[in-house]
Amino acid sequence: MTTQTLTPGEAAEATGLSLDTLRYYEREGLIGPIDRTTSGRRTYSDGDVAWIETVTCMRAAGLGIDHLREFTRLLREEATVEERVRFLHERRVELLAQIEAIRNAVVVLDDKIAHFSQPG
Amino acid sequence: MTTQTLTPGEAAEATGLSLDTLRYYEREGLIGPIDRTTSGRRTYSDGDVAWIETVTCMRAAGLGIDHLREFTRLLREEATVEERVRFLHERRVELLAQIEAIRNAVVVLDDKIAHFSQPG
DNA sequence: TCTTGACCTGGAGCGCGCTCCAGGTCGGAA
DNA sequence: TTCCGACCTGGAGCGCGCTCCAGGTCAAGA
Repeated sequence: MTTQTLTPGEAAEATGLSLDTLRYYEREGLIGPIDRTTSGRRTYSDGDVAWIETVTCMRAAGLGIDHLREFTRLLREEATVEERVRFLHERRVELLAQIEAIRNAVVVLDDKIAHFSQPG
Repeated sequence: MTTQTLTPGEAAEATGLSLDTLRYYEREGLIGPIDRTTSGRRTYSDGDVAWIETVTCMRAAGLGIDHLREFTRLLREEATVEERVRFLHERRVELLAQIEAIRNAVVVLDDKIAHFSQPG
């Protein structure tokens, strides 16, 4: 079969996260639980890696561990469509607000740049 | 004269920061130094408050204390136009990149929302 | 068989950005 | 004059998100 699993090192390589971070995310319920070999070593499936990339994308946008734990729980476990959609909408609103906050800052930077760049 | 100064409590009220945070920012070189009364109490000028609001705007956009210290130093102290503009441009690039990261996350959220919202 | 190194666990440590606290001073209302 | 509350300082504490470490197991190549 074409479904290959990755060793922890390969998963770290593939996702750009450290082994410690992968284990931390699993402990915190953001990913997994990850399957193990009989000797206890983790084996990351393609689905695991895809989910880790989703989590990483959300982390990069500023979502906290608590929110990501709930994100994972809601999308994995039994949850109503309403619960899921409401949560996703809330995060969406927060992210758009954060974009606005950054835009404000960019405007301020632009003002300063213009101020220092002009000959006056 | 119309130039009024604010007490620490008033400055906190005006900026939305705590007294502890105002003192912390001053210790870290992000604001001030703030003038004092003879008895040692801080008196915040309108200019101080305006600068605190600028700092707060940058913090809200995610700039770290280290960057804000340099921001303050470059704009306050003797620094060449090139230094100032280069620094401001660097921060601007970072902020735009952060907006893109958040946009990516919003797209992912939208996909999930669409996935859970559709009847399939 | 021996060694190497990737991996395991539980738990401590760390940098950031505040936040809180103890113990003291001072200005103004009662 | 006395009190109260706003303020002062130096320093400890805290929550977050990792990151590191010690001590151990296991698979595989020389």
